[in-house]
Parts: sequence; C-alpha cells; structure tokens
Amino acid sequence: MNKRSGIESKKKIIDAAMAVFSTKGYAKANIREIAKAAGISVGGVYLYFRNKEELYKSLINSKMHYIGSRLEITAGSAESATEALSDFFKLHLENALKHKEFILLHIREHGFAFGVNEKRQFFRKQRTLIENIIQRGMRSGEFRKCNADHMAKMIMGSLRGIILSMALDDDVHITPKMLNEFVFNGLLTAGKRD
Amino acid sequence: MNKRSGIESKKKIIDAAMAVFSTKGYAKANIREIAKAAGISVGGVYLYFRNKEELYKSLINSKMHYIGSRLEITAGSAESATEALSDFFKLHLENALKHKEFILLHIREHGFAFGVNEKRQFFRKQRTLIENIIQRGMRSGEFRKCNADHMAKMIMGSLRGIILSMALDDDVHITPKMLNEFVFNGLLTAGKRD
DNA sequence: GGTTCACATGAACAAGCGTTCAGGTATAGA
DNA sequence: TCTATACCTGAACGCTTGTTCATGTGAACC
Repeated sequence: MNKRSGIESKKKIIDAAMAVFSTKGYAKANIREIAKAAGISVGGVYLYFRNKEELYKSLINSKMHYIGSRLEITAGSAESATEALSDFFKLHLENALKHKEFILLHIREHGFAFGVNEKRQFFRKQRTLIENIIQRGMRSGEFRKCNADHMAKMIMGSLRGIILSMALDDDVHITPKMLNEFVFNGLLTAGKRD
Repeated sequence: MNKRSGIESKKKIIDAAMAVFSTKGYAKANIREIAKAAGISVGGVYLYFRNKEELYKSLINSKMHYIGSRLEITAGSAESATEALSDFFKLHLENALKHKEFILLHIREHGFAFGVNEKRQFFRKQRTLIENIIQRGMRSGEFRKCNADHMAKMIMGSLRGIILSMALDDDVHITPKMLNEFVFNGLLTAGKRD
C-alpha cells in the first residue's frame, strides 16, 4: 500500500492524467495507465473522481481558467497599442511553452462533447482583445488603416498556428521578438508597401 | 442485400470513413458506424480493408499524396517572389477549403503512430518552399532583410493556424487577398517601421 | 436449370475498457 | 490495545469494440 494525503494523491492523479491524455488523446487513454503513472491503484482514482469524463473535465476546466485569468490580468496596462499587442504575444507564447502538454490535448480534443463551446468562447475573447488593440492602434495612427475584424482573425489564427507548430515540432521556436517583427513590419521593403 | 460493384463499395467506405474518423477521431470511430454510413455490413468493410488501421492509413496516404502533388505542380512558375508567395497562399487556402474534413482529422491524429513522420516531412517541405521564396525576394529587393529560416517558420505556422481556425470555426473565413495584405504589409503605418 | 464467381451479411468470439465493491492497511487519538 | 477514520487495493462484472467466418444472394455464362 502507498499511503499519502488525499490532496497529494489527487494532485498526482491530475498530473498523470494530463500526461496520458495529452499523449494518447481522451479515447485511447485508459484509467489503468493513468493510475499506474500516478502510483495508485485503479480503484484509487475513483476515490477522487467520479469517472473518466469528470477527471478529464476537471483537468480542462481548471487549466483553462488558470490560463485565461493570467492572460486577463496583464492586458490593460500598456501605454500604446504596439506595446499592448507586444505584451499580448509575449504572454501567449510564454503560456504556450509552459503548458505545452495542455495545448496538445486542447487541439486534439476540440471535438469532444464537453468544452467545445468553452474553447470557442476562449478564442473569441482573445480575438476581441486583439481587435480592440488594433482599433486603438488605428486611432492613434500607430497602425495603418485596415479591417480590424479580419486582421484580428488572422493574427489570432497565426498565433494559434505558431504555438501549435512549436508544440508539435521541436525545431520550431519562435520568440516574442521574432513575432513582433513579423506582425508589425510584414515582409515587403518599405518602398513597396501599399 | 445490397449488391454493387466492388469499386463503388470501396469508394463508399472511404467516404464514410473520412466522415466518421474526422468527426470522432481514430480511437472513437468504430467500424459498425462506418459500415452503416457506407450502407454496407460490418463484414463488408473487411472485404476491402484488412483492418481498421489499414483503412485509416489508406485514407491518409492517398489524400496526402493528392494534396502534396497538387501543391507542387503550381509552385515554380511565378515571375516574382511576391507572386510566388501569393500563389502559395492561394493554393493552400483553396486546398484547405476543399479538404476541411481531412484537415481536422490531420490535426487531431498528429500523435497517431502512423504518419507522424510523413506529416512532419510534409510541413518541413512546405517550409522550405517558403524559405526559398523569401530568399529570392530578399535578393531581388522585394522583401526586406530578415532571417529567412525564422520567417519561414512563422509564415508556415501562421498559415497552419489560419487554416485550422477556418476549419474549426465557421465564422472565420480568410481570403488569399486578406492574407497577402497581412503578410506583406504588416500592421504598422509606413513611417513607423524599422 | 445448373454452376461459378464476386459481393454481402451479421451472429459470435476474444480482448480491452470503465467502473464497482468487498475488503485491507496505516495513522491518530482514547 | 482498541477504535475510528482516511486512504488504498485489485479481482470481477458488464459493455463496447475489432475481427472472423459460415452462410447467403444475385448476375453472368454454359
């Protein structure tokens, strides 16, 4: 037997579940493996979570709240639109590195019955943040005139894809600085722009 | 009974499998459902495919070859780097719209034992194409000086993410024109660029 | 009508899974 | 030492799934 405090055990299960779910996906992950990775028996898992689905949900929920709140806190305090967007990128990239496993799980299970709407809402919210920054930048003359809605969709999409690439492919590593340069300046030489 | 030609049946199974795999993922998809969607019996599926894995592999393989070859054909013939990159985006976005289901499946099963390397190679190849275009553009003075490797990684990542966003979220629709404007011009007003 | 062949069926089997539960064990206080 | 409490165990059950196979059916030719 392996006696620990309940809190400790629950934590071990959550960590193990995150690892197994994110490498195997929800359907292929099985409780026996999660239990083994957590150093507890099969029955032990059920002391802390009613069933597999609840274990999964509790994982997603807590992590998404955590990430979401961290992203909000640092949002409003920038002096210019350029700085605000820069901060936004920095935060997202840092988060992505720290929660790589979760990102993978997230992408993979987008079709899972639970959380689809929560996820969509999360991304919509992020997109709105970007859109506001863009509008602010256009008003202040920092950013050129463009369709803020379209631009926000593209920037959010780009950010998602870059984060995904980093999570999937170890030889891709994008820093906030690189991303700034790309998004702010574009590819063309100054003379050739519209 | 439901008598058809073998070719017709096989095609029906492939279509059904694509639909089911891409909405449910590999593990959750089951043969009974695929068979039903194809209008054939469970045993019937096994007349045409040795097992579930082979059915999946044959799907992925044929589709990836098809898409890959289509992307290559139209690559080399552009007159400028700007035009080349523009064509590249157009092709990818068109493809993505046409093979939405496949894209979803693709993302979802990135960790599946089969095809991981094929997929990685596919994306590396696309990235190399972009990198070549960027270098060409820098030599000709169309594009500003930058790190072509980093830039290619970001652009490929962005493209992936934008395609993903379109596949996941129906209210996101990015046209080649919009993407061009974003990638070529960036966000800043002309005077503020580096 | 008889024969052959390609195509189709779905009950049956075995393996794996989520979940339960009757019981076991360490610790702390009486 | 006894009891209560919190934590843990893994065999067993029932269900779902991939796969097989003995059998059935229609069409084409003799």
